[in-house]
Amino acid sequence: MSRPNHPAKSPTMRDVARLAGVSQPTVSRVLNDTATTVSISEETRQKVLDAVKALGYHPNMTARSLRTQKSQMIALMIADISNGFYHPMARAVQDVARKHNYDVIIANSDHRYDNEKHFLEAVIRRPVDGVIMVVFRLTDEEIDRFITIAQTPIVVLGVQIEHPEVDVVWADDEKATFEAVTWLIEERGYSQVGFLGVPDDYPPGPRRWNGYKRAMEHAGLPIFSDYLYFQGDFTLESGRKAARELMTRQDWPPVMFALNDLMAIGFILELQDAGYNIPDDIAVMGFDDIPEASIIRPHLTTIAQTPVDIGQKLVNTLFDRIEGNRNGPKRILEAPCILTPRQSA
Amino acid sequence: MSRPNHPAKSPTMRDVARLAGVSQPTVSRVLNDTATTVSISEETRQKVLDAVKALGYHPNMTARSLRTQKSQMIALMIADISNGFYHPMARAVQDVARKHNYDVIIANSDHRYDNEKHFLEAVIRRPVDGVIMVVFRLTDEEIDRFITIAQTPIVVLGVQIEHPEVDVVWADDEKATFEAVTWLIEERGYSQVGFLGVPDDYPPGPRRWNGYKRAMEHAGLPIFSDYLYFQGDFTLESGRKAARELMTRQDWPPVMFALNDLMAIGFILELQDAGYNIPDDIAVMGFDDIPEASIIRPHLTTIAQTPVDIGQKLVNTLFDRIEGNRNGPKRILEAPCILTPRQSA
DNA sequence: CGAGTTTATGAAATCGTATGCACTCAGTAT
DNA sequence: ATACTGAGTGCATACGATTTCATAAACTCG
Repeated sequence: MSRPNHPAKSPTMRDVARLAGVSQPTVSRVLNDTATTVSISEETRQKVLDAVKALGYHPNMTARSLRTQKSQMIALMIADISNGFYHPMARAVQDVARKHNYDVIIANSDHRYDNEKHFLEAVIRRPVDGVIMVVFRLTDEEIDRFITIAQTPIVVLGVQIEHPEVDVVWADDEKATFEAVTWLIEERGYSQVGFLGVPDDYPPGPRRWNGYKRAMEHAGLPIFSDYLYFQGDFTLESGRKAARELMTRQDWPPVMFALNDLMAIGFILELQDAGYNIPDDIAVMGFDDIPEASIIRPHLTTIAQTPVDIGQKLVNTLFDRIEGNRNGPKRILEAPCILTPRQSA
Repeated sequence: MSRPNHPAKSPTMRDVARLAGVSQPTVSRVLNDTATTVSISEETRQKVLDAVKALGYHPNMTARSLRTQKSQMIALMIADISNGFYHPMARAVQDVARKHNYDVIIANSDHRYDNEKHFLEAVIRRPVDGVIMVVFRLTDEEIDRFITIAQTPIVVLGVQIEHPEVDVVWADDEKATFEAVTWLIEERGYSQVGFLGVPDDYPPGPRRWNGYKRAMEHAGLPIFSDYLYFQGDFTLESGRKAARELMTRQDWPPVMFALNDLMAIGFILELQDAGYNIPDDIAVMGFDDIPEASIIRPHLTTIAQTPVDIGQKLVNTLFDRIEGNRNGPKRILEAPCILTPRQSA
């Protein structure tokens, strides 16, 4: 086992060089296979490799980063680590990053402005080679300030960011909402549709609300917003709260469209706890298709997003920039939304 | 908006120094409030701070890390980012780390040996100031090798690690399993209990199996292992597979104890899909109390762990070492397991 | 066989910060 | 007046790598 009395700091290139009887830059060249017009004799190469093995040498990334101005790290900010939507996405990002030999710093914003801000500052202090963010609150101006300081490629999930140097992945959730609500009315035959949304200053709020409104108008249905409209904050608990509010009301819409699955699930659970039946007393539709949507009974009718695909689009777009394969203008990638009928509506 | 033609690399201390008309070390001293017997005149201090603000200077963590041999980062490896058990834990770790001004690198092992190994190697290349791991496969020997190389404090979740320099947080899951199975028999009146486990080379496998076996012996029940024993790999899908296997059998135990919630949930879903009733046709109990346990119908009877508490114990123990508050011997912290009766058993 | 070319390597500078040491300049003691 | 403190700064160096430039040795060729 280990010998605590033997400090044994990590061997450096100098140590390797000494043991191999060569100079320190030579070690660097051997280890980096420096493509650019160098050449090393097979003999020295072997001596160096042997010394590396003998000492158990590992390169020090910090020193390398300082010299090369590359950190071999990317930073990922997601909105909510508890939201199942982000897990496959984060994993996809990590998998690709690992293939490129990059590490990933993950941060969590909880949809909060100060956390998003703090993330940018952290990333400025600790330069990373690229940034992926799920943005809810930051403005173009703040991102612009960041870009001029950090000089780092950024890719975001969130179409509201229009900065000309930020690549964007997005899903046409307004259209998807329009189609889903229309489908609820025309195919499922619901005569009215409630909407469980989030405040307007969260970008998906107005987008999905517009899709909903257009669908209602398209169907010739009136929008009695106080009767049909509920508001949450993306969390399961806020879905429960909306249900409690509903239960104080006389008139219920026959179906409720929730802006995301987590709120839809909270909404259903609270009503079930109170003895109501879904979808008979009120039907519910969600958005995202997180794993829990297939766990709850009745299984949740929802709009599936493709988080693995989204994650891959994000990270591949980022590495295109990092590795200089692309320098062109802003890139916009669209991910699909897939209507996924189950039993809850 | 930004001017792409103006490269504008980040200002350094030298730039600040030039603008303030002082030397670079002076800037360093002002910014670091070097506690150790220095003193700076109020006048210079102001000049420096003004220059910092004027230039928008941010310290370069890479350079600082190289100089101080501290990275201000810790690494966290969890076993499965999709497993809700780890989310509050990871968040607790992040929250505390942020308070200490540390960033967190998160990695995901998927319970796989090669991923755990890769994690250690990554951490050796990129020295971090501390490591938190949920260990399933690594041995004491490998961890020892790592410690001698990396010289970094480590805290693990997983009591099988006995290395004298590794702090451990654990839950007495063997005892909890014993008590839970005994409770199923004595309080709930089940005449037999099935066990849905994982292979023996995952440490919780034998521990919880032992708890189960002791409870059965204690109750005077025989263990027909082929009739009662099923095996999965922690995932929901493997729980479904176990259910499919069960359905090929003639005799069913009246209740199944699953080694974790995810498998319990998969098990229930598959049986429900086939038209069976839980808990009437077969009752199910899980372990962990992940959020989904309260989403599935019937709500899952389980053994709650305390992930926030566990996360805090892990990270606080780690920072005790990092900040030198503790140099003592191996520390072992126990987290509670709480029997949580619901409707599934 | 000497000049030019290639091959293999080392010396030195550099990345941005922290820190031990030496120095200056008041102020005080002798 | 001389020496002695101590506060306030600057100089020089180190952290561990990469990279540019220079050079010694070996080789090519007319």
